[in-house]
Amino acid sequence: MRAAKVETKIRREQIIEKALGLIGEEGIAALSIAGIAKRVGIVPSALYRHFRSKDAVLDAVLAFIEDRLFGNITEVRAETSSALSRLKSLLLRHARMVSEYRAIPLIVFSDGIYAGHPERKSKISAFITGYLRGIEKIIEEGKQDGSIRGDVVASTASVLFLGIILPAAVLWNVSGGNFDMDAHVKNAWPVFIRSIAPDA
Amino acid sequence: MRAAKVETKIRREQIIEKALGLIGEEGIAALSIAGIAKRVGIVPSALYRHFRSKDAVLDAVLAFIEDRLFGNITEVRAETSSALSRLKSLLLRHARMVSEYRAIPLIVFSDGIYAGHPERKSKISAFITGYLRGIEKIIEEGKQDGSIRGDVVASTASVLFLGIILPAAVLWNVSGGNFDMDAHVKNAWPVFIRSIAPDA
DNA sequence: TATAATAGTGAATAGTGAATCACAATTCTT
DNA sequence: AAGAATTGTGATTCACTATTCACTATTATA
Repeated sequence: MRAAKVETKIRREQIIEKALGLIGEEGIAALSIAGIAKRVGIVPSALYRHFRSKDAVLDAVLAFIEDRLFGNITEVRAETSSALSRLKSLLLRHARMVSEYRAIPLIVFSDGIYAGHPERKSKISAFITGYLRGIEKIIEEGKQDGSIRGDVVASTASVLFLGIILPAAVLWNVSGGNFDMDAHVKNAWPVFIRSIAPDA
Repeated sequence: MRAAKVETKIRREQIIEKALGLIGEEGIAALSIAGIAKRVGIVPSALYRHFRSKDAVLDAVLAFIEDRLFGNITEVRAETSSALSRLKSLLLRHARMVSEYRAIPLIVFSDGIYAGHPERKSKISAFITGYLRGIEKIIEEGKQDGSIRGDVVASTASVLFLGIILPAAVLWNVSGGNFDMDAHVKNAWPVFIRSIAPDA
């Protein structure tokens, strides 16, 4: 049966979405044009009506992730004003994002994706460090208003902040979704707080 | 020129070593029989004298990583007796291991490796949780002797412990080795300590 | 409604990588 | 030193993947 004719704009979104799903379920190695096309419900060659190449699909996927990542920071800043509540909200969003898009940590880790693509590698590098800077900025603001200890090194603390979610993502990943990420985040948060909060 | 004849036992070690190097430098996607063989200095087909299949190579690589991981815990327990110094030593070893074998986080993260291999996936899952239990045990001992606060949840703290090294590994990875892992560990350690140490 | 533009299809092509095999060189055993 | 065992080699097969292309169906437009 012939697939319905759908405009490129929508097909592109579907392709990105399905590519993320495929990576999340079967790993980056399993990301093939045929695999994506099948999930979208079109024939492999039809995919080329919407993307010039597989690399173009990957670039679009990266852009999608970038948007999500920075979107979180923007939204969190708009949402609340205190440093600690911003960090907590960011943590929860990040946790939700990782469980929704299991593909994200896989992609970020996967050297395979940027082997032979230096631009892509530096792009990923740039948006991870950009994300970290966003966190650092929140931490600095907390130091200013006294909700975070003055001797906390923002760059170290931001990496540790990432450290709350990353190993949880690995466990969640490896256990096939059995690890309770929300519970971990809830338990880990006060522990993290203790390491950066002023003495009581 | 024909490669020298080397006994299987040694070739197997070389193959595992070179496979790790190849993954570390070019990603799991770049792991090919031809690629490994080239690094070892033999012809692709010769590799089959030493491993039945590519999957067999991967299993051996996993076993190698497992050994290293648990070896660290054993050695650390033998080395010192206090919980905190054991944890610190473990952290340093872990950091060294990750920078020596950049492949390790890539492999652990890569779903591609165990897609369609449930045994392999559960094996990885088992040795990560086993490693975490080793850390938890050290933490529990610290709680007993009072060097770690009684209200620290060992399972949460052990995941956070991993969180010191994991994001650092990502950054190191993505930056192409530019991130100073040792410095991060040195800075992060006292912050982590503060979150689990008794009140002064 | 005729025509142009858009999106989908199946077949064909070229490249790549894992695995096999018959054969050659080297090393071990006796 | 003869024969067996081990390891290395090159050619080849097989499956799979990205990509192209001529053609067809559908939708928009004039």
